[in-house]
Amino acid sequence: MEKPSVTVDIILFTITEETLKVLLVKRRIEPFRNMWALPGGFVGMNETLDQAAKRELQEETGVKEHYLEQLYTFGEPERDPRGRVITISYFALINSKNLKLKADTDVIEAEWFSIDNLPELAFDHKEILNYALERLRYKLEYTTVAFQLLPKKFTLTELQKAYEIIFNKSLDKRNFRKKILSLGLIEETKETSKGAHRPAKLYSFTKQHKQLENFIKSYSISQSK
Amino acid sequence: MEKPSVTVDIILFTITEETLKVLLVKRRIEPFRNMWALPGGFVGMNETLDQAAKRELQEETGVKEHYLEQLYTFGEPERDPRGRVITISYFALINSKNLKLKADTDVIEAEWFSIDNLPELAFDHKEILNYALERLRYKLEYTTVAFQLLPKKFTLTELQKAYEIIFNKSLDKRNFRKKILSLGLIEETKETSKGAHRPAKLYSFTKQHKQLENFIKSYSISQSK
DNA sequence: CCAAAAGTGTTAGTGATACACCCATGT
DNA sequence: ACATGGGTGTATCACTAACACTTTTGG
Repeated sequence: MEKPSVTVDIILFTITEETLKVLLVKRRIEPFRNMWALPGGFVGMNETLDQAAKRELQEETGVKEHYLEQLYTFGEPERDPRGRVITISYFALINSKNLKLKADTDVIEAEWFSIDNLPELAFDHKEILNYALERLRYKLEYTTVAFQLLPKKFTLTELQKAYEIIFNKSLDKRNFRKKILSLGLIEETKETSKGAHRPAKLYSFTKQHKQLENFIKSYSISQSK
Repeated sequence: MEKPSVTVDIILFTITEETLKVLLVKRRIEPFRNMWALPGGFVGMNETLDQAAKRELQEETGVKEHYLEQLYTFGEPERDPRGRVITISYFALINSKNLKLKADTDVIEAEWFSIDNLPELAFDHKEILNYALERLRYKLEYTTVAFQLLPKKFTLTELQKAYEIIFNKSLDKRNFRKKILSLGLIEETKETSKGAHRPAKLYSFTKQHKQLENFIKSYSISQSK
């Protein structure tokens, strides 16, 4: 019996230069040669879908640590001109301090694009990206994923900026701090930031946060008995 | 190149006899012969994933109208002993008035099971079902999916019961009514229920509700340009 | 000393919760 | 007339949103 091909595509977000960015790679083969596309590739016969996504991501960025979560599966019969290809999309976040792009990627041309200055994308990748964006904004409201975009120690202003960049609107400083601190997810460190002006306290995640994060992840794929 | 097989599995919920039920079918072939499993089957080469789910569901229940939404894609290499099978799971709701089970299903033995009295399930279907249940409860909190389990016209008590059954806890009648009515999603009809006691007003969804529902659905697969 | 970012409290409004009795109908 | 489910209002509490000035540092 004829079978469809199965791939994973990854939408990897980060924040740099006060902008939300997504990683794209340039296609070197037809179809859509020389166009930009989401990183991804075929699922191996002996790896899980999560593993496939992780592997592809590492091949592109050389980075191992990141938040990764399955997003949605796209399977329109005509989405790839070469034939039936079903793709499981994954949503990933990384903090800009972690990323040393192109470590392993001499072969592949990969680049960060600001999400409000995107090139034309191959296949239905524009649609997939839009969906990922909605999901990112949506998840921000009820989870702590934004923390994934920050380094281990960060200032409250940095955290607030991350929210503002993703929601694309400004937030009230006092209310933001009140709320974040009341959640008990982060705690002061003894360190402070250095810079031109008044130093800011650095915060880090509490153990509670780690627990919550794991809870949210495990929530995605429930344990059975 | 070797390819995995791709299937869809459907978790169809309904409420009857004041219980949340799920539709299962009995397997007639190995592996797991004579065990109960989620309805589903292979994705055709020329249908979308949604179409495949709809088709399978109709083959099992003979019913066309139902809420259907993609849930999660499971792809552990060992989940099917016959070889690599990736399954895209779908989450479906139907109201018990609509269902005339086994219309088309003389060949397949299909049955409703109360979710707190389930048989052992084939493959990883227990895990998939658990995930669907979590999602159902979760979605109930911020969407109007519960309405899909009710007939077009319904009493507030029926609606409340649906919530109580799914959450498995009792709710305050006055608060429930206040909240539901304040949402403006339902409106009174001129009809009332008949029965042994005081007749209850029947309600139906407003246009607003339809809009919200469509919004939520389209939210799942965003439009691109 | 000044520019720039850090830090901090109060008030008003809105939504959530807890709670108990009367009403309309069929038998 | 009574049993059964239908229907209603108020008070408290918690959370959200709006809003402006002082503090600390480097240059």
